[in-house]
Amino acid sequence: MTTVYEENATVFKAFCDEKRLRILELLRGGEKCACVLIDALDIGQSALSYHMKILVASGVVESRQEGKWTHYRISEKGSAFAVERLKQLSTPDKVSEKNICCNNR
Amino acid sequence: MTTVYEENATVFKAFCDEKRLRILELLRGGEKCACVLIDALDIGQSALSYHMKILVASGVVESRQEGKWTHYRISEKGSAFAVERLKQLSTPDKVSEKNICCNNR
DNA sequence: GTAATACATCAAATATATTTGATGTGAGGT
DNA sequence: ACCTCACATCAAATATATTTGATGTATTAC
Repeated sequence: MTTVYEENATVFKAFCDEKRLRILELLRGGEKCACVLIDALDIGQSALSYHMKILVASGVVESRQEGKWTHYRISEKGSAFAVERLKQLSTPDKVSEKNICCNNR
Repeated sequence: MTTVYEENATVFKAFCDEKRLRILELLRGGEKCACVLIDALDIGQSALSYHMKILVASGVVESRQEGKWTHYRISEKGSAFAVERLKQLSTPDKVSEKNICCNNR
């Protein structure tokens, strides 16, 4: 069973690693196939595959198979979801807000 | 020298770990001091301190000293920055968009 | 002053993430 | 069928993140 914490962590793992941020930057400029990313990033084929799996799992990137090539692109739906989720996670909940500190114990 | 990739990764590290997501959830409900977080999370004092350092470094959390207590709360400014940055990082750049693939080589 | 509390920091132990090289799989070309 | 190419997956090696326990520092209470 996966917790909501794990699910959210899965989404944001896309953005907490340098290599993946570089990949995202390339994908912002349009769909790319794996071999182009490998060339652009000076990274091993196996390592790229590993990072792409994490990016796809986050929902922020989607892949498309075309013959023997795999094309990756940013998912507008997945990105929008990530942004909304980030807002939720970082917005103080005014309703339930209650400041507790050692003094109150 | 820190790269822009490292800087961005620093921001989103706040959201890619289960423990930190739990801490953020608690802080959404209002400012908390460290000892309250330790109790609520069943985590060691040293481990909490480690995670709080990462959260503060991300800018999403800010701390306030009050006597011997340290209070942590969500930074609205920092959160807004993270949201904006996430939008940037995941928005396709229509202008420079150019789909390159193996076929085009 | 001494002692206790709250937290930060360090070093070592442990856990997790990432890279590397080898091998597997599926698509296409001959 | 056989071969090659593009990528996924596995296991081992390596690097990084996290936890633990010990110690340091600043604050408060006595």
